[in-house]
Amino acid sequence: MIIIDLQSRIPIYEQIKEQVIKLVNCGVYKPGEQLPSIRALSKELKLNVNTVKRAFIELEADGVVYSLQGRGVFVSETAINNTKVHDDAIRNLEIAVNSAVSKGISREEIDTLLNSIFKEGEKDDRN
Amino acid sequence: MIIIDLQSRIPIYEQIKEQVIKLVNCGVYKPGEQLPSIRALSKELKLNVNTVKRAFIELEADGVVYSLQGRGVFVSETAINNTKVHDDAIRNLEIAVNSAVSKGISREEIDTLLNSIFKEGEKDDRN
Amino acid sequence: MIIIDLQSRIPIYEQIKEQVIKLVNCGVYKPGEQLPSIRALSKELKLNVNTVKRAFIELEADGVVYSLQGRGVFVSETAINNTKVHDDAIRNLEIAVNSAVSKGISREEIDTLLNSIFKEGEKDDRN
Amino acid sequence: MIIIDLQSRIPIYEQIKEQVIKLVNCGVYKPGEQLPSIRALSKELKLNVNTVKRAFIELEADGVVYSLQGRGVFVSETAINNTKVHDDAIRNLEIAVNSAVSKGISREEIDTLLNSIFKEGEKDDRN
DNA sequence: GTGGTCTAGACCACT
DNA sequence: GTGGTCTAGACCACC
Repeated sequence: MIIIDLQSRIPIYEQIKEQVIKLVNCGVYKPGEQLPSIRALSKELKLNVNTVKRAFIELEADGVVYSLQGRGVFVSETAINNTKVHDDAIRNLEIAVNSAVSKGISREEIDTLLNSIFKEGEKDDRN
Repeated sequence: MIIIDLQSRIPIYEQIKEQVIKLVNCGVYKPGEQLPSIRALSKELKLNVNTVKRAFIELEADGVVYSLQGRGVFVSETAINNTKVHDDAIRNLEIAVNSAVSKGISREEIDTLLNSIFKEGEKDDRN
Repeated sequence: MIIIDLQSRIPIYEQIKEQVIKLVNCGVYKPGEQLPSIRALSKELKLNVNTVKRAFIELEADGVVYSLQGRGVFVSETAINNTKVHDDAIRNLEIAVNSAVSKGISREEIDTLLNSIFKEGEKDDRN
Repeated sequence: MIIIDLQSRIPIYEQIKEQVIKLVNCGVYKPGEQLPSIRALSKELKLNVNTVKRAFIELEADGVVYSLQGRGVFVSETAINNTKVHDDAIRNLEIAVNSAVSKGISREEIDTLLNSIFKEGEKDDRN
């Protein structure tokens, strides 16, 4: 379910975080539901346990999951429509847009990009 | 002319790169024109020379500036509408948008953000 | 009678211990009286037998209950006003208060908290 | 400045967190000021770098410090009167008090404890 | 020099 | 079995 790009400059634990959030937002994992164990996940993704653990520590701090010793990791009730995740996403997007604008990217180009991204998304939804 | 935010998590050399590109795109520096020397700039910004040097090495690799041994750094003819800068900006923006979307940000929210950013930009242009 | 919060980060066996002590202090179970068997309790609470067993082993070590081979678990005579339980509680509270104070919590805030907790308690007593 | 109790059941990184917060609240470290490097601290406390790092990751997530690659760790502007730290402290205290009460600790005993703790604090202030 | 990421592996606590 | 903590040590990025 989770795909890691080892070549990416985005840290692996960030990639895990992002994809877990995505899976929760897509409804693959629902609040209260148990997630795969960090050991199972680290084995599946061929990563060190600590790398996966790091992702889950941050997901827990962000209120997306909670972990119970000896029992496992579960999706928290506040996972969907999570304010911290939302606000972070908006802030990052703002920085990225400002950076693009200062490099000469026009509003038209951004709209074209958005159209192609959201068109792509609709296709996925049909599946 | 260049403002560095020491508290930002964006590397200082990236901030320098970005602002030089911005100044060129705004027409403050024109192709062929000489830029402040690395030493002058590092003194003015109170930064380590190596940090400024790194920014200029990368700007040269991107085709934004060229340096002439013993004479200084100049804005290259390919600085405006530079393909590499443009493509990098688009690629980064695409990643940021996809990340935001996967965290539940809607098209409407992105448009609202864009409107506020471009409104802000117009105000600046009047100055 | 015993309510377990599976979502709490307090270990389940600690929750069992705490609630047995509470029930004894409230007079629900009196010294000499027999407690529900470990198996019955684990079935009722839908918990692993080992988890309940661990709670009772520790309660026995603390002098709150005693178990008779093949007959069951009973409230010990030293259960109420038990020194070890009392001292542990005081020690834990001291640690918690010191921790709060070092994080900038004032005496006033603590008093407000205490008032609301003891007010709540009185209401419960009326039931 | 920081004292670690290796015997304590409180994780070392939590002890570091707590003491850094305390030092900031006491005014030993002020907003904007640089903290000792994680390497220097780990050497001084004879701990692994990662243990200290873990403490700082959480302090950063809580808005108490911020770290800049290649530069160091600094006290953030939101460190004092930090809502997250404050709310966590209150919540923990509430849990501790409720636990003590259920073990038969009376309001009088709690007040006695508070008096002795705050009396102790005043003595420290005079130094 | 600074912090940031990742691995390998140990040991403990809880169910 | 689960997660939680800690160590030792490597390699990278930034200043």
